[in-house]
Amino acid sequence: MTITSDKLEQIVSEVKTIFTSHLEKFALRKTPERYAILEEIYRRTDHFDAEALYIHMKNQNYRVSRATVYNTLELLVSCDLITKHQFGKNLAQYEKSYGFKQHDHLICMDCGEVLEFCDPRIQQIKSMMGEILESDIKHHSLNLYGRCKKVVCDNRKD
Amino acid sequence: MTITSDKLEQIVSEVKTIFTSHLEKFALRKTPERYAILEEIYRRTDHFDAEALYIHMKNQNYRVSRATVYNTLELLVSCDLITKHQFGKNLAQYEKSYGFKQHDHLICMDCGEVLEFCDPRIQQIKSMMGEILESDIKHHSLNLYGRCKKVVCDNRKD
DNA sequence: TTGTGTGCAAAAGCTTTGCATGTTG
DNA sequence: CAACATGCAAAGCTTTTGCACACAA
Repeated sequence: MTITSDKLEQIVSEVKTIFTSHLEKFALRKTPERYAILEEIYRRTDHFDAEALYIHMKNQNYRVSRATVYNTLELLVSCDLITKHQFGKNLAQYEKSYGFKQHDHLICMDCGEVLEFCDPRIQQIKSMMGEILESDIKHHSLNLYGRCKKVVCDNRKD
Repeated sequence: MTITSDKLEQIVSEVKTIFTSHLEKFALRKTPERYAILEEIYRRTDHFDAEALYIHMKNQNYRVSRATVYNTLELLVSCDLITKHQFGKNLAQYEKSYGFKQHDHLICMDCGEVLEFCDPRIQQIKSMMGEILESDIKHHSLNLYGRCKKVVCDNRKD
């Protein structure tokens, strides 16, 4: 998921535009906090939780409250600029979603590391189940839980 | 997921045996609370959360504590007699797993209803990703989120 | 008898809410 | 200037923990 600096600037610019459209469409206010949070997410973090984002902004001496962080995260989820995950624990994790390929997750049960992968079959399952169950499927979450043998657990955390 | 009464008795009997083996294997105590919780789960509930199970047992005047409920749920997960889910909310949901076909879930974003479905492709994805990422995949969770058009939302809850 | 498991209540951790204040439109 | 968004702290909910007691082995 590494991208060049130019590409990043372009993405940041694009998400801001998309966010602005969304705010305007629903007559919501364009506050500096909302843009700061969006930018922070797109510039720095990969998978993160609300508290980590809050702490991180505080550390940069940005004056923001947890309430605003939570509100804005929900807002960003609702306009598809970020996605929300629950990797088995009682803690919501978020991830930017614009400009990055759709993917699923493999979570290591030993070290908690999260790997991303893509498989086209999941799209087939989605559209097929949508038809069969006469349901309009908006999104999905596929998590595989395992113990990684080599690659990941070199970075064991516990 | 409807089964006959005879079949249920057989399953209850089998899970008890499996549970006993597990307890003995790890030198854990065969307490009446543990068996009561296991039986309660297999006889009555489908998807449920810890609090609902606790309340339900209390209502039957069974003396049990939340701590024991949580401990036992974890124990039952560890011996694969139940599975734990998080359907997007900050609340763990559980489900019996022995004697019932492996399946995934479609959650209605409107009414919260949970439908079960099976698709063999998910097994293929699991084993393929396991090989590629050199990871030993123990379990998975695939949730589709959508708005059901006909069937389910006749029972709309909100 | 020994120590694991339980009940109870308190604590912890994440998220939401209420209210006064600030700021966008 | 009116309404919405924010900051702060308190409250809410689910889950975990500490401690004394009970009971399985």
